[in-house]
Amino acid sequence: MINTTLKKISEILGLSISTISRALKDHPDISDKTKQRVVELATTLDYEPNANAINLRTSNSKLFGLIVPSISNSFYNSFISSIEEESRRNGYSLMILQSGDDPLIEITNLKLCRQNRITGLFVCLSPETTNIEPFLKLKEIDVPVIFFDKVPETNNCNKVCVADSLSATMAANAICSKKKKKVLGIFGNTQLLITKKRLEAFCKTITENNNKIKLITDHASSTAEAEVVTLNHLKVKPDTIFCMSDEILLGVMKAIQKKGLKIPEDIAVITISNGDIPKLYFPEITYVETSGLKLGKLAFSSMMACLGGSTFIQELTIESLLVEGGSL
Amino acid sequence: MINTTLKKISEILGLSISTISRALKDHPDISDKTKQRVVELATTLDYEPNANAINLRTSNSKLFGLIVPSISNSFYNSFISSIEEESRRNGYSLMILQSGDDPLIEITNLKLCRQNRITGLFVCLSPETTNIEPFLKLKEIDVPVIFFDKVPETNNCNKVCVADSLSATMAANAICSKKKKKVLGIFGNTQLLITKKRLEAFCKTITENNNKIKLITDHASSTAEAEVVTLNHLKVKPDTIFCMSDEILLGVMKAIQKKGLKIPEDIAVITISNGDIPKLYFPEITYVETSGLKLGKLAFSSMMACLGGSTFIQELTIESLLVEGGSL
DNA sequence: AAATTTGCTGCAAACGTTTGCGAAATTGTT
DNA sequence: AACAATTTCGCAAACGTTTGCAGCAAATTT
Repeated sequence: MINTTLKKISEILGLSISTISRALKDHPDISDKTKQRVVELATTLDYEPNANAINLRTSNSKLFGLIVPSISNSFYNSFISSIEEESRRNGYSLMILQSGDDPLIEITNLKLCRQNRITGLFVCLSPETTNIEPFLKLKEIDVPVIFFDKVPETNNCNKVCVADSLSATMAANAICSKKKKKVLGIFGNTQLLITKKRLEAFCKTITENNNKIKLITDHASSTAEAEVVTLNHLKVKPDTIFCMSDEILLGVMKAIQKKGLKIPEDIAVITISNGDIPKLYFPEITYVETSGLKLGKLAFSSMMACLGGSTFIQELTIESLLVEGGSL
Repeated sequence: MINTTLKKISEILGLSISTISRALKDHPDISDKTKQRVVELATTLDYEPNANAINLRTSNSKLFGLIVPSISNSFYNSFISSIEEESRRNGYSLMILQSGDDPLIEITNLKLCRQNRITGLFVCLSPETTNIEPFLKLKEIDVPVIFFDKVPETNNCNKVCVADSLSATMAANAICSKKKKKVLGIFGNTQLLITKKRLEAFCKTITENNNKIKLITDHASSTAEAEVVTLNHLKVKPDTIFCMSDEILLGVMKAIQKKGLKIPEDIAVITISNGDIPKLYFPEITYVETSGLKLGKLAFSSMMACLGGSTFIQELTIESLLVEGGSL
């Protein structure tokens, strides 16, 4: 049994293909009687229009591409969720591709998007990607590209980001206002722009605001590493630990549990996060929120603006928000 | 600037469309010289074949659909990841749709899949879905459907599952072998087949194996609820808590942290999990692994078998595995 | 009764490919 | 030099839609 087509319906009903097509989309040219007959038969035959044929004919795929390093990540996850939802709401489909931090796969994924004639692309670059030319080429064929989170440094493209510097500053301020004396800040891969920004802003704010605070910073590229780093520094007794990301927080928390320290009595903790991980602990960890959901909404509206004809290139940022747990 | 097509290339080169088409796919009919000219121009023009046209012509979309209640879930996440990877490896694209536990959206998603003429479908039913007819209809048009995790109870369809009963039994056995006296088992939504199976197997094994164990069971449909349930039962001092899922574990752990109990001295914990969450704590939580990754591989190979012509309907199960943390 | 309007429907081209078949150009064989 | 074989290429149909245009019958107006 093969798929139902307009042709098949037209043959059964003795009408032309165009009449069927129009009837199914409630075109005023077609009489109600005919419409009813057509719709009835179409539903009993489980007719579903062939998206490929439509896209080919109308050259409007109503399809967005989304390229991301990994989908198993709480932040990207909520971002994707929100894009997915908005897309469906607006009659678009979404093709989600993960590049696993491999620039080659990233290019393959980009090709796939092009081949499917996507209407627009959301992309979060993998850390290793240096050449963004292939992405910018999409703009030449009028396909808007919205970079999110890990964005290129050049400014000839649309970007939506979390407020990296600001959120680090907010965390630093929160710490300062609590009269802490010795702060350990743990950051991720220093090659990444996001790390540079957060590191710089954090250190700057801490030292400016309160020169009595002793600041220690260290780096870890994975959860496991963050655990080790924390254990090492626990010997010099910091009273507060700042984590740059969820990944770091996970390592830190494991170390704290291992040492049997009580939060916040023995040590205070604050992090920058999407919000899922901090709520897993008791007391809940105080965090500066960088919401994937909000970022998704922002990215989507930015996309719609582009599709609506806006050629204004902008770099947007979602505001951060301090969410108080009991850890600081 | 519009997309490059075979026609455009053919006009520039003064060759026919068919020659271009053949040249690009290294057809033996075409001379090397011509091939070279064509390929060269194609790359400089950034030619990408129009997937819609190809699908329409060949009626082979090389596209899989994947419908899941939610993508922000550690288990589904790893499942999706693995399907995504396998698909890419095998030259397929993947359309990921989440239905948010809403049967209506689920049907919409199914429609979308049909409209895009997917080659095969992976689907995890939302808990509320009762009518699986629409899914089975796909088989009439030769589109294989692989149900995973939350599968229908009828047996006229392909299913891949984690070993629900077995994994609960394994957890129960692990508990029994540790000479525990009073076990609290917390389970999820009892409407779900998965809950019923795990509950039944767990209770059966515990009571059979060791009639000196006191068994308490309770239910919670969310993490927050699991926390409350745990807090209540902590008063009657169980020495072990069994969690049916990650969701439950999260609530339980929060409660344990709140009470300041030490694991495993004050209380032992064991869970059934994909493995991500149990590793977040110290000591790491002992769990019976139900791997989304493995399930993905299994589902994919099952799909490939169907596409290869196998009409043998099977219900497959991945074996479970006890992963020892320090919590039991 | 002729002319005009209105309501309904069909024709045919186009979207970008693939592919069976036939034809022309080139090469090789006697 | 005549013919066969081979290499290289083009024609045209088909996949399932959409849509501008034209056609035709019935209803309405002169």
